[in-house]
Amino acid sequence: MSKRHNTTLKELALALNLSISTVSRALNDHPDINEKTKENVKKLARQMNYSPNLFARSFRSQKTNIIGVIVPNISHYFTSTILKGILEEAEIQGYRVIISESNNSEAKQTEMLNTMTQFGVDGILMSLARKTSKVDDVLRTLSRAPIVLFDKVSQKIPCTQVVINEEEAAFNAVEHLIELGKERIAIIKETENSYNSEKRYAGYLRALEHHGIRIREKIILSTEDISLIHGRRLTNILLSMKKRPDAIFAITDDAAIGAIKALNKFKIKIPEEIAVVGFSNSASSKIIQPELTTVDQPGDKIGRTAVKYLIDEIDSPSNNIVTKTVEIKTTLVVRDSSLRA
Amino acid sequence: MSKRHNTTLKELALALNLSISTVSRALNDHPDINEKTKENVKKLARQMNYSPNLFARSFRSQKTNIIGVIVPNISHYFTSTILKGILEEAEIQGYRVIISESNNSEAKQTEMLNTMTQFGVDGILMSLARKTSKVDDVLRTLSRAPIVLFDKVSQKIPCTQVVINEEEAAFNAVEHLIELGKERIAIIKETENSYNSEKRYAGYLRALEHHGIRIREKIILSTEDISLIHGRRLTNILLSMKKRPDAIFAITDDAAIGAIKALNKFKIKIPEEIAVVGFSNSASSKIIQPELTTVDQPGDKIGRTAVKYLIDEIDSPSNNIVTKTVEIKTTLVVRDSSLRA
DNA sequence: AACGTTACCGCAAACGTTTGCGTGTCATAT
DNA sequence: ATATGACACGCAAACGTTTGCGGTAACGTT
Repeated sequence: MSKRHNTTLKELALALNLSISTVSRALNDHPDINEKTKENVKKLARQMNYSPNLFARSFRSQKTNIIGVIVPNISHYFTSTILKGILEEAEIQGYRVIISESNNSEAKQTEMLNTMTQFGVDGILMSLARKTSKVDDVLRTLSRAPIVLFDKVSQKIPCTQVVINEEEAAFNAVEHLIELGKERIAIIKETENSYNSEKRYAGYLRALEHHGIRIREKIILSTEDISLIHGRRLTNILLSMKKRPDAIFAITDDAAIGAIKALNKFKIKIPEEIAVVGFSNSASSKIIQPELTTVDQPGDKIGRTAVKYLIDEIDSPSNNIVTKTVEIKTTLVVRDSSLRA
Repeated sequence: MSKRHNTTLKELALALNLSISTVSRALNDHPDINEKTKENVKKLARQMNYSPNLFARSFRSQKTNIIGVIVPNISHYFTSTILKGILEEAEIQGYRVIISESNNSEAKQTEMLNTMTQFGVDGILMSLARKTSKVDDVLRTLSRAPIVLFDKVSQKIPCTQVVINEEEAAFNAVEHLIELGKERIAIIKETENSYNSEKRYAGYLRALEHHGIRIREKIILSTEDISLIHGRRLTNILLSMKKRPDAIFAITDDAAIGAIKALNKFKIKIPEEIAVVGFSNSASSKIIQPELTTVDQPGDKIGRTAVKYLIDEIDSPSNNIVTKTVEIKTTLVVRDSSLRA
């Protein structure tokens, strides 16, 4: 078995005593070709294990059937579920996927964008690096290939954006706490004005207002890095207050778990004294004791719909590109950290 | 700005009044070309924002600079850290990465293999689907492109395999328990004879023997699906025994966490009554209470070395392919679940 | 003056595929 | 008999790049 040889159209043509073009058309079911001939060609193609040289093909057709994906961090659980969805849907639609990480670096991100367009991907799926400010890089590539944003998006970029119903999800989460009888509900959010944080905060405010609960600035806490450590840190601050909150809504599972760890340390009863709700339904939310109530974000669905919209763009490029937001529904998963006793 | 136009060598040649070949050579620093000419060409190339059509290039050179990666499940944390390493190293070496999931289905796996070779990847990185029996599919593709296996490997496939020092890692983990004074150490492993499970079990046995501890068949438990649920289930079985073990070595963090959950439920003191050690240093191992002692597997390093070996194969294909195992060192991360009081 | 060498550069082929256009054959209609 | 059309197929160009080979001019050597 020779190490490296693919049968070509030429070889098939030679063997069948036909022209290359006829063989090509036969394999592509072109109406000009006789049925009998098609059969013969296809049969021999199978026998000789023919498969078209995809590079020659995309070289000619200027279509690669590859979509590029750029995410901040592939190891983030939620991200990886989105990737799962992307891979599945892309395969169904006959596309291959090349993935790269921006590591939350804007420079890396634009570098990846350039690499991808240079490579000739048909379209790009992207979740923005934190603090993406210079969107002009993105805009430039937008003129060369369609882009669909997901999760970490920016309204400054005129393209379709697939996100979850952040505001509503947060509203539901907070409302759930209110229905539990809580009325002094703290929130742990990001200082940076990220799309996600903003929306969730808005949902928090709307829920309080809707239920006529006073908004207390003191228990609205922000942190640069919304992680377990800072969740714990901010919770300790909350615990040091004269009047403690009776619930904590953390904008992120990590922060929520940090909160629980802090509460556990002081043997504060969850949810009786302080209830906790997170956001993401990460794997860890089922590990922590008590298990965490959280918002489930259907990552695979996000990935799939993002792919669908992108391929739509690829197939029929709309010259009037415009910001279009697609929202995926989330559901609140109620667990022990906010369960009615 | 036109939606889709890349400057070509021809355009550069036309503008410079040179031949296409000269322009090509100038850009590739061919010695035949005058320095001054090179400068001019490169300058204009920058100005006109030239970038070579990679498809034309790989179409001609029969080299794609793409490596394909097949993993069972991209959302598995350990896997994603390996992918991280793969992406980093590949980028450094100027390769692009296309990723696909086998979902632990052997059929899907061979399908992906075919797609990849058809696509013309320069090499394949792969972690085998569970219960991969018909390795002849893999062998067939092995004749078309180099393969390097990692994590889930099989000695039946003659290629280089990048794994961790499974046996030694398990030995160290169990020895750690022994040094803690434990001597009735249970193990939770897989029923299936996977490479990983076998090796870890061997390390367990060797540690016991080395310290003159009797091997008790009763506390050697196996399960088909080594998950949290079954870790909990098997731990309940251990707890129902007349003479309980004083430590549990779970071959997987998930199972170990299941064990801890079971122990917590019965308020059994960890590690005083029963210590627990897991395997993987997953994110969850720091979430569970008490935090889990576990074996840290440096995923990124595994990914990087796998890429290095693969590119070696690509650059200088060895016709005498042979099984070669590369072991990456692990370290034991000691946490509360096995801390000396 | 004849020749060899060197430095630069262009011609043209090749990679495998798709596709517009042309061509031949045959049957049917006029 | 000629015109018309349908049918089936081949020719050749094109996509952008790389590269072996050949060519030309200039210069140095004998």
